[in-house]
Amino acid sequence: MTPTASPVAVDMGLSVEKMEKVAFILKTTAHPTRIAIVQLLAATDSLSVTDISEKLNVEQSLLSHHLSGMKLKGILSSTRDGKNIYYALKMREVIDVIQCLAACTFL
Amino acid sequence: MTPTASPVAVDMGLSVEKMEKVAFILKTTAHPTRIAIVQLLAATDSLSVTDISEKLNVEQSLLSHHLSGMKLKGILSSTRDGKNIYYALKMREVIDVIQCLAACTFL
DNA sequence: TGTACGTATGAAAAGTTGTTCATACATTTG
DNA sequence: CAAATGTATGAACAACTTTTCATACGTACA
Repeated sequence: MTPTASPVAVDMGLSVEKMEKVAFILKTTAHPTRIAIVQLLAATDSLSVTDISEKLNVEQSLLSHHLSGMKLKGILSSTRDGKNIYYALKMREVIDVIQCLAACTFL
Repeated sequence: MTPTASPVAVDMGLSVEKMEKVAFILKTTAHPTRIAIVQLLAATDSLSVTDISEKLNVEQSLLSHHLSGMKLKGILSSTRDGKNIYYALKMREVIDVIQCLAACTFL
């Protein structure tokens, strides 16, 4: 009864497609720096790259890579104001996701 | 004001350590097959590897790797009964995390 | 216009994860 | 005990992700 090829197939509430999307968001968030970014922006509305870089003590270029990835995936948004670019949390649901786990006593 | 070396450091509610743990759990879950496993076990209490393999149409060895990883990280538990090994969801919080995102209208 | 500042980008290196395959181990049953 | 069944394991490889570094781009202001 060895299952052959073909990807995951289930008949549950969550479709394969939706599972892939959920996985995508989880993956996009699953990194300490990115979690810190979400936490920061959850509290502050919007911050420039320099602001974030200083608060999190993460090097500019690396941070920029994280930020643009998160933006690309719809988690953050950004707007330029002069020399600065301000990032904000767009998909606020990820706050809940993180809170949800952060609340676990065993962590 | 280029920040030098040293990892993320913040002074927010969530400690660096906790962020790492949250990231760890998110990463452990962030995969379509593993999300499917959680969904399945959320509904069924406990299932054998063969059960899961059939339902999800994932090959035995690959599934076993996923399952033992998830067990190692505390998300699942397992007990043997004869030839079979039954896996169950131990960290039930991950259900909420997934539900939380799955509920997003835009996904 | 040139210089400085803030941010992005791209390529290479490093690190991690997912997949496959072959094989081993445990338990049951003949 | 041998064979069959269910599951795990390890090594090799492929596919990603993260980090670094050098450099480019955009905006402001002298």
